[in-house]
Amino acid sequence: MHKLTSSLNLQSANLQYFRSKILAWNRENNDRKMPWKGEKDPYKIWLSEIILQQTRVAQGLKYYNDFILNYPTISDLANAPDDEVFKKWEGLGYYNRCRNMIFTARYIRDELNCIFPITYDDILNLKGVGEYTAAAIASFAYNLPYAVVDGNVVRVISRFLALDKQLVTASDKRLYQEIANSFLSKQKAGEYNQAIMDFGATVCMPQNPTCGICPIKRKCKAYALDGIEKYPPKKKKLKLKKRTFHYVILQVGKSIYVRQRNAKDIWQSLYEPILIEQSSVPDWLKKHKAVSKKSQKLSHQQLDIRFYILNTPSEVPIDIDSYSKVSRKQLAQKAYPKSVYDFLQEFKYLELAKD
DNA sequence: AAAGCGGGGTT
DNA sequence: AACCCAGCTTT
Repeated sequence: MHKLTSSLNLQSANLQYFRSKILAWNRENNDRKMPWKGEKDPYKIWLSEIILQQTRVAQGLKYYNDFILNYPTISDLANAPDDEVFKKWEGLGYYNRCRNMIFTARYIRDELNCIFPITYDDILNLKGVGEYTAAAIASFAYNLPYAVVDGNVVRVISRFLALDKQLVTASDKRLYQEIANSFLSKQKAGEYNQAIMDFGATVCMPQNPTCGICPIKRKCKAYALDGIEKYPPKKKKLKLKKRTFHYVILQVGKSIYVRQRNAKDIWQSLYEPILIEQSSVPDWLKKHKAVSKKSQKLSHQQLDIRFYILNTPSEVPIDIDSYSKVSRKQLAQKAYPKSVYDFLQEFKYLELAKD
């Protein structure tokens, strides 16, 4: 190939070594089992990949099983009400994924007659599907020769080549994609992509990789340099924005007031009680004691959350037109941020009142 | 190019 | 407390 290949010393002998060792490891030593493995239905592959974006397999597993059970085909998912789908996604995080998933299911139902796209470019055009996910679906479902570049692949390549780069800029992305393409087995694209990700997850792990049993350590440059832990370089940690939420549970009879979050902010599409966001306690709330306090750390924000229970609307001197009174039965069917869900659960708001 | 977007497991 | 996970979209 060209400059890139030679500067990184990617001779075909090394490419072949890497490729064949990874495939052999996969056949002989990879006992990782996941329900979507070997799956050929592009709908199920797509669903698993959306759920697994920035999410550990162990965490996504039960969500995948639940979605497949309730929505066995893409039309089942497309026909489901938004709130019902979000309730199943609740707790998984990055809720834009869920919104895009619903949009794409309906797009495929309405525009593609429920037929999942079959080319890489058409798959890539789906909302919520980027290069990684498109390559995963194209290779797993159709064995098309597109190399996946996810966190596992970046780590394995960075170490094998002692490549001192994170995946930050578009240039980094092109570099890793090109290297991954050259390593890819074009004939066994699906098998190879699955293999390298399993390898990264179970052998070449982020911390304490098991180099002793690694099938490619003989040519691994980071291993030779005794610098496995230096590759890939650490991401710079962003400092957390601090926010304080005062949630007022305004009870009227068996109902409380909630609304759906629609602003361009965290937790879009999820429901919440009456929110006052300010660092200090509002004067009118000072005579009430917070019945619960929670601290929640997001990837980019540190939330200090306090809950108050009030019983009459006149005690709440703010505009609550955007909220509606919702019964216990209806509350149980909506999706909430983790901290709000935990509160509602602890204080029995999600149980049906039996009287 | 950089920022925004969750929640959890592991060490 | 640090690190990072089968990343994508918007600004």
